[in-house]
Amino acid sequence: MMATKSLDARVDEILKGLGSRATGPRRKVARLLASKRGAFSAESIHEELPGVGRATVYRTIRLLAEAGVLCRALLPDGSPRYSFDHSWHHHHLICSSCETVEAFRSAELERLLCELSDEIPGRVLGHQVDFYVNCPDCLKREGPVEAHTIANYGG
Amino acid sequence: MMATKSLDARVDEILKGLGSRATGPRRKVARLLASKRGAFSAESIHEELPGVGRATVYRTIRLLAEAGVLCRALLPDGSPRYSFDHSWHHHHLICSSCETVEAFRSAELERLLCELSDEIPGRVLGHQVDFYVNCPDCLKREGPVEAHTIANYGG
DNA sequence: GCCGATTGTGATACCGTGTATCACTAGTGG
DNA sequence: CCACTAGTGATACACGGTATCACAATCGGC
Repeated sequence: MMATKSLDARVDEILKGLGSRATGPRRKVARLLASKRGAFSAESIHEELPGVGRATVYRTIRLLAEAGVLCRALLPDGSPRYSFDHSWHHHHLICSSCETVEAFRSAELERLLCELSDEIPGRVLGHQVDFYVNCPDCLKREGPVEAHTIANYGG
Repeated sequence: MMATKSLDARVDEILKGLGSRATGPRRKVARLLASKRGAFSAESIHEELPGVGRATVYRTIRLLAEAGVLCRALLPDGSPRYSFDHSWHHHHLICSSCETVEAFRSAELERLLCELSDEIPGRVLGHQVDFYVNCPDCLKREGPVEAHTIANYGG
């Protein structure tokens, strides 16, 4: 009766690996996170877990994000969305219109970023690359839309 | 007596170009922004302009950012810093330790991002690329430092 | 130059995201 | 099973930013 290790057991491992205790609230948060497909706000997680305090939800999200279990994408207005990092290192396609967040991977991009890191003075800790888009669904629904958000998007 | 066009005149042009009025408060904000070298918070601008209301400072910053006159960099914790976009399109080197923001340009990176944009489904509006670093000064001052911020930096 | 339509301003109140505090609770190692 | 420590949840607070709204400044037409 353990062909696939239960999610709770995996979460316990992750938490132990962080030197943190595996507690009920943390398991609840992690379980909910892992069950979700897209990216979501900390607040929405809190709303779905009435038994868990707001502070604990935020603390747990931070813990998991620092551990790399969650990743964070920023909407054009800067508000963060979290998603379970099922896959490995990736960047994001963020729809300015419907705010959905998709994963995006490019080996070539990673290679170049890595090369550039060598040219940058100081020590590079990491990078953040996000594409702001109109997703195909929104284009279909609304036709080409103007971007009316912070524009230092650049080109 | 107009060998170099005054900053106010240039700002007026920019504002007109946006279909906005050139007003005293906006000129004050723009003038202060243009005089600064690094990146700064909206709040700090407000503090330096006691005569101008907080809402007006934020509105003006938004206006100029949307116009591409200002650009926005995000510290590892997500808090925004604004800088006057003297140069052309660039990305940022953000020191996790002292929070200074430096411009960074790479033609090769732009080329690749542009290529990738063609492969991305939907319409790409723009991108955000930031490198999180320990700047040379901080490395000298403190020695290699651990990053203890949100870690979806990736690699 | 003045005048009215319109845009912008500033005070205030509010929202969203997140952290500090602190009395209390629940894991954990012996 | 106990004691020690880490975690929890309520509350209060901080910060960045927006909505509202009465009032002021701007600007185009005359």
